[in-house]
Amino acid sequence: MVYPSKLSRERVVSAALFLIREQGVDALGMRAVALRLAVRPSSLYKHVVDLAGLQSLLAEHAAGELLAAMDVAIARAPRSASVEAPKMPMLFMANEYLRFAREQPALYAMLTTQSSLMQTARSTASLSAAIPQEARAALWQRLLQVVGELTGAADDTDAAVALWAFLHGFITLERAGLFGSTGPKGGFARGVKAMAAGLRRPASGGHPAIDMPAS
Amino acid sequence: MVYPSKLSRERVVSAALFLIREQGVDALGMRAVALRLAVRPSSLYKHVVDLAGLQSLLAEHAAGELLAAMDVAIARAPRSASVEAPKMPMLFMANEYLRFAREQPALYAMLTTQSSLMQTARSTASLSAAIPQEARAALWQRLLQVVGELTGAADDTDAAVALWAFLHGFITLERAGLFGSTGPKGGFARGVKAMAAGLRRPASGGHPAIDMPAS
DNA sequence: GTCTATAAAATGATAGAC
DNA sequence: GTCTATCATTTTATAGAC
Repeated sequence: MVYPSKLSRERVVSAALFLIREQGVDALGMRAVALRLAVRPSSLYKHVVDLAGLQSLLAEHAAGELLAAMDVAIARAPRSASVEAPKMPMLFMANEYLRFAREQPALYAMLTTQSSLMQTARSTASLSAAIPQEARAALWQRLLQVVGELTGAADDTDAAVALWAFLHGFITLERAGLFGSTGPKGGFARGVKAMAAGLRRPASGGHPAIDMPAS
Repeated sequence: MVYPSKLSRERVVSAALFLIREQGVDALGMRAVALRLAVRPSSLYKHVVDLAGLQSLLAEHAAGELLAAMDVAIARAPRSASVEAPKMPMLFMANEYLRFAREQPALYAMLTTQSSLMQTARSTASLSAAIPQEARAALWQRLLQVVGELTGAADDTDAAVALWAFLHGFITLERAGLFGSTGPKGGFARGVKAMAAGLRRPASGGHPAIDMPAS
């Protein structure tokens, strides 16, 4: 062989991970990845379908990492006989979610940015590479389960959506620098506690209906 | 005059607003705006500093619109003697925030995307155009005020941050299509109610401290 | 204040030699 | 499986004529 193998799909993905970790999501590109591997851009196309395909692989990796981190954190939540006990897994999960997003902002961004690629769709052939969403589905299942422990309902979609929205929103605003110079202070803990307290009972029971304008 | 005036700053901004409304945020560019005005791209630079400068103008416009819409909604909140009364302005504000973001997604996006321009900074001269953030500051003040009515604390930054994070997060996730095919269902109303109930008392009073891992 | 013309720079992706 | 070479496209922004 004249040109010995330097690459593999793992090496390409790994290089892309280092790239976004150090330079941010916007730095991700075939050229930048190739440069980092000391390889010509065209060589990458033997291991990855597309730029969109590469992004899908990164998103799946991100989902797996986040899920693993969350599982560790949830397992560490103390289980006592206290009335506050059912809150614990949720609190630990929320804290880990924030920690992950703060420590690996670019990786976290891949998780949520990626779906906008469905609308980009310059190439039709790369759609097959965007299909595998196993890890992300598992992530959602874990969220549902932990929130279910809190509210007492098995498939409390609404409650899970509400908590997820808060977590993701806090991270997004913080990262965009929209909290101002003072910083978010205790806003995260405050929101998590409010959710823990306010989501306890499913919508059907509990408080009387509040007059709300139509959504 | 050989070349009669066709443009003004307002007309440029107006064209840009129509553009993002119909084609989305990513379609915003000097070329696209010029095309829409039947004018050469270079002509725009007589009325707008930069692309970044134009984006700043759009963001400021967006903040003004959102603030006005929120004020109308807040004014419509019923004021009764009920225990639930203090929640009302917040509920109405939250609903209007969602409605605005859904009806004018691109305009809402300008509000939050723009600050990332501080990091772009290809041109140093355009920084002066990014300074005016009056409307956005006013928006934050209104949020603080309404949340203050709810919790009873005058400058309850943490509570305002928590609510804002939920609102923005829900909108972001919904728009990214991350809620899946089932849709968010009642997740928004559920979250707002949880916040309304859980934020009632400032962090200092109320519930005993919950053991949380370090943030 | 608008125009023509052009600079300067990125990017993703492909064909074909080896 | 990597290489060279190149295409095709897009973009912001400026200089100078009118």
